[in-house]
Amino acid sequence: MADTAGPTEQPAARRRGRPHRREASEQKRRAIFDAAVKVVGRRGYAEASVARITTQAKVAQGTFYLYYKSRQDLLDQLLPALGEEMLAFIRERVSGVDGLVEREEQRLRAFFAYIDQRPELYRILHEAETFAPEGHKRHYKTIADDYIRALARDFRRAGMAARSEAELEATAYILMAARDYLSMRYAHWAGQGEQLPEAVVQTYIHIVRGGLFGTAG
Amino acid sequence: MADTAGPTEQPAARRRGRPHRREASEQKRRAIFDAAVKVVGRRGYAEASVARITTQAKVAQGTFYLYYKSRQDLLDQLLPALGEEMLAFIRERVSGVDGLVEREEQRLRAFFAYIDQRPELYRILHEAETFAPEGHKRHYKTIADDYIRALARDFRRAGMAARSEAELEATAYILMAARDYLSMRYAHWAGQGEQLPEAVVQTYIHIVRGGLFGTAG
Amino acid sequence: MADTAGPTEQPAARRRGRPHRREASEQKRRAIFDAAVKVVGRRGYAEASVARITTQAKVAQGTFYLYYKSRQDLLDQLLPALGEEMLAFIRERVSGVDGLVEREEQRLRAFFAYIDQRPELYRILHEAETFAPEGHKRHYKTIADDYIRALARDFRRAGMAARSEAELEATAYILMAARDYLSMRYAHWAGQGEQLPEAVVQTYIHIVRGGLFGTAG
Amino acid sequence: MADTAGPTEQPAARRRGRPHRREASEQKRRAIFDAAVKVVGRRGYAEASVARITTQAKVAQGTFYLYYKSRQDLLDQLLPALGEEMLAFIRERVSGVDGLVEREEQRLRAFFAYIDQRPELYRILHEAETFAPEGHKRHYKTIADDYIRALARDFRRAGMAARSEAELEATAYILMAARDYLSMRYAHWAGQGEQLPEAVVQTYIHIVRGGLFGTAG
DNA sequence: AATGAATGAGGATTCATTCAT
DNA sequence: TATGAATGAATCCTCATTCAT
Repeated sequence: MADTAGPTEQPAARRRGRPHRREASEQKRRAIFDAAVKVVGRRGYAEASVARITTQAKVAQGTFYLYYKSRQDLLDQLLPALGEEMLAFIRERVSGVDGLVEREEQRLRAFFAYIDQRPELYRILHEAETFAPEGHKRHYKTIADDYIRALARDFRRAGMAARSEAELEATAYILMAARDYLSMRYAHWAGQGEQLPEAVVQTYIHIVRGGLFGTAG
Repeated sequence: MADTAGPTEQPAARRRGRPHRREASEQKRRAIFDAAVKVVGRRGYAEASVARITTQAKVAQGTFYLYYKSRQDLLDQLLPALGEEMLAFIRERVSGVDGLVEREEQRLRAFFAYIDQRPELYRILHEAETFAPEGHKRHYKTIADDYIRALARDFRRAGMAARSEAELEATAYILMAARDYLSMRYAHWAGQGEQLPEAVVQTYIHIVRGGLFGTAG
Repeated sequence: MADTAGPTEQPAARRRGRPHRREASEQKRRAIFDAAVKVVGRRGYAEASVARITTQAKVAQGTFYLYYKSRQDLLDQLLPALGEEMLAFIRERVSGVDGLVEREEQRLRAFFAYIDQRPELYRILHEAETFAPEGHKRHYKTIADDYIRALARDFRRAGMAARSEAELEATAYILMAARDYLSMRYAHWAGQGEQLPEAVVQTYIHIVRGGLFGTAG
Repeated sequence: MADTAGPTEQPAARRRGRPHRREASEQKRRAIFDAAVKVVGRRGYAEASVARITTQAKVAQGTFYLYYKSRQDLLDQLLPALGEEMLAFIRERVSGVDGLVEREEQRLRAFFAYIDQRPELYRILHEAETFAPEGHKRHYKTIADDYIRALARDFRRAGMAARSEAELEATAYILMAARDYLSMRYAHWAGQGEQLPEAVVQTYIHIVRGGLFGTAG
């Protein structure tokens, strides 16, 4: 999924034969980007030196600067790109699911599924606050805005009392927080490939249902 | 408060006159530690070089290694120490409060109050995951354990059905998550001295009450 | 003046329409050369990278090496070309002036006039000693030779005792020196557009005519 | 001479045995400085990399930054130090010489003598305009001021008409120029150890005394 | 115990030049 | 002829750590 939607994607045309100049260039940019994702995912931003990234990408150090203005420039693009990929992934998995709580449950499961296949995201997401603060803030504001709109619509559809913008925002941050910390505890610490315990999902749903929509079951 | 409880504390005895050898040594260790808190709080772990810390502490660079095995060694002690301080602060504020929800509300308020007076904590807390991962994990496990015990007791006292260990743990992480993200949004981003909006507290309570203990209202 | 005499000059023929192969090529060479003059004049030799020169000239980096063997190759041509332009400019202004001292005065004024309209020359002239030493030496030897011939002729015409070659040469260097340092002090340091103070010209003439302690004048 | 007066000087005390910390430190600073003089003198500022300077000084690269804030910082100190050394040298040689013209002659000879024993000065003096422009300007302003005072006094003593400040300044720059260009032609180009031709000195004196076309002499 | 000088590896970035297109 | 992507060496500077004093 990510491989066809993300920045790793191969251009549909010319997948065989010598690529044109333009395409070859784009491939190299992507090679560097992907190398950075790998390096940051494995070692963290702090150890993602240009030397390491270019070695991983199998290009010369100087080549890096043909595609990115500076190390920071590339680092700043990591979260936006992966974040967008993740959002698209979740959106797709949630679309078509009916019911407020069910949708929220699906969001959590999709988040874990995404992290499972793109384990690099965890580090990028968490370290971005330190190493790419602007992008980090923007990322969360974007997701929060999405969430606020979705929640408002969900409440309306369910015929429930409207919440103020402030309440919706706080709710959005709490939900983002919950899935983030749960991913820390049950994905990151647990190690890759580890299953998300069903009891955790149930607890999450329980709180969402009881807290958000009143009648806990 | 923190100043009397934290590692900055002066020993009651011998506050005047030439301190004993042992005390003088302890003072120096603390001077370095406090300097590190200041530097990391202001500039982040990444820029907390030994040179900067020792300059701030007004000791020679070499002195650092008489008290800490390495830079990492000191960095690893930052979160445990501040975390303990914070926990003690919150515990004190919550003790004596009656009612489940009221205690939880008080926990949130105390957390914000602590961050407001010790703004360094935010950075240390967040960056520790990157720069002192062991300490970070231990920190959260400790708090989670505290939380699990407190929740179990609270549920028992309220005569509610017992939750499994797994459920309690997930709940604990969600609550820690919530206050963390709320502090990011409403303290860190808002700027120091900014008030925590009342609507945010109400939203938090609402979720806690409705979700955690069943009868939202 | 310089624009019609210098290397920037457009060929009289074919100023319109598609230029011949040969001319187009020559134009490109000149574009690169002029770009180099601009870049070196503004930023100095040290910052005159091939990238900057070609950007300024609006050609690709690789194109540079079709016209110049190396960066140094072009740099070496800067002073000879500008120097020739300058000499022609001064020669024209001095021609027709009668009188030894008057001619020398005119030379100084012409030098300042030239620098005023081609401010790049100052930098190129001064930095060439470091960055294009061969060209620099040749430049001064050429001017000195010119000077020696002119002085010999002037002395002869004035019916004065002949000077030895060695004396004439030393004299030439002193005169070149004087106008160079005066341009440093009263043009370069003073800023562009600044007038050459009349007292300076008078001092120069005074010395030329009667020496430091002479009473000529 | 320079070796006992310049920054290369050994402290009088403790020339034997293990030096004190303070002295050892000062020695190292000097070693780096002297290495820089050598490197810049031989290869020019542009090639005076920190690596080359520290290699020459036989210290590690990092050591450089214990003594100088940056490469530029050291480079900026080169001319002031050598310039001061040179001035002292000339002053000493001229002191005690009677007669206006005789003093001026002595100044020229001393300049050549200094350059002969400190050939590095030539490059440092000339390239400083490009690589340490502030120091270069200051250097010439200082010398010019010295010169202006000396000339005013000389004129006064000789009972000659006073010159305006502007005239004195222009004169000073012309004299500095003359000796500079003569050193270029008859020391730098000629190669080290080459004798200053007597005819050149005579020409200089001739011009000083009676101007170009005067009959003084 | 305390100092601070010394080290050298490792960091990001720029550059002249080459060469396949 | 013209392009511009690619290279990798060289640049300055910072740093954690060691160790003689």
